[in-house]
Amino acid sequence: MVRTPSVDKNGIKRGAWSEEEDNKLKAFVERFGHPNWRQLPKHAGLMRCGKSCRLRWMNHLRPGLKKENYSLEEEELIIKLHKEHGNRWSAIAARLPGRSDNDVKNQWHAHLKKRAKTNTTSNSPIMEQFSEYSQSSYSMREVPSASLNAIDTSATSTEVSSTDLSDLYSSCSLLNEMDWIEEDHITSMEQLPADFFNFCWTNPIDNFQTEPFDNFQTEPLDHFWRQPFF
DNA sequence: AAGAATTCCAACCGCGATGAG
DNA sequence: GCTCATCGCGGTTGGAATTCT
Repeated sequence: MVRTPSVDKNGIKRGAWSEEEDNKLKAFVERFGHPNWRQLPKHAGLMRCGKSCRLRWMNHLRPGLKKENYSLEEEELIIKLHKEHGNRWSAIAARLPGRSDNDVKNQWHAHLKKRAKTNTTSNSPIMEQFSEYSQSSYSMREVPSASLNAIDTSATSTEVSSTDLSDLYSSCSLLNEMDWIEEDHITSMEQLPADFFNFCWTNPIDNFQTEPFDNFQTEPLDHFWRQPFF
């Protein structure tokens, strides 16, 4: 999933970054900062253009970046912010601690665009209820993706397959208390008890990392950056 | 099993904004 | 005000991994 490394006619390396290059860049930026990306690769001993170094740092190496999959809260937030800001990915990413603009953009194109479109076509009251919950500060992490697929399915139609509903209920620890429900008789999301949704949302949100990314100190080294590279 | 199609992440490209001289 | 260098953003592409036929 990465571009094949190559060297162009000017001796500038392109394509995927090696671990050694990552280590060089990371060590250098952590020590000296990055007041001049264009000069940085020369000083750091990297055969890359400054732009490439900046991108690598911003999207993969800087402290605080999250590597794990997006949570539902994050996905819902992206959808919400995209409605407000459009394709202003840097503005959206600024509201998502630990995520880069490129990452958010990829997530949007890969997963969220379709879902957002589907959601906007929904007139289902139960989806409105979900939308309302999504604005709140509660977590839906307890609801696995299979369940959410069921909800997605219901966005354009209130009909839900029995398989989806089965997933929905079997995934929920509340199931044992819901044995009075005859699954076979449920054909619509509308028939799901409010208690079920309440349960899904009553788990407090996980703590996002809120520290600034650049929480490390770097000394001003203007004189260093003005030095010509030999 | 194998080739085709699709997915999706990392990286590149081009352009506008900004600031220094 | 003009030019040039640099940065940062958003759109696009390359290609390995995965899924489908």
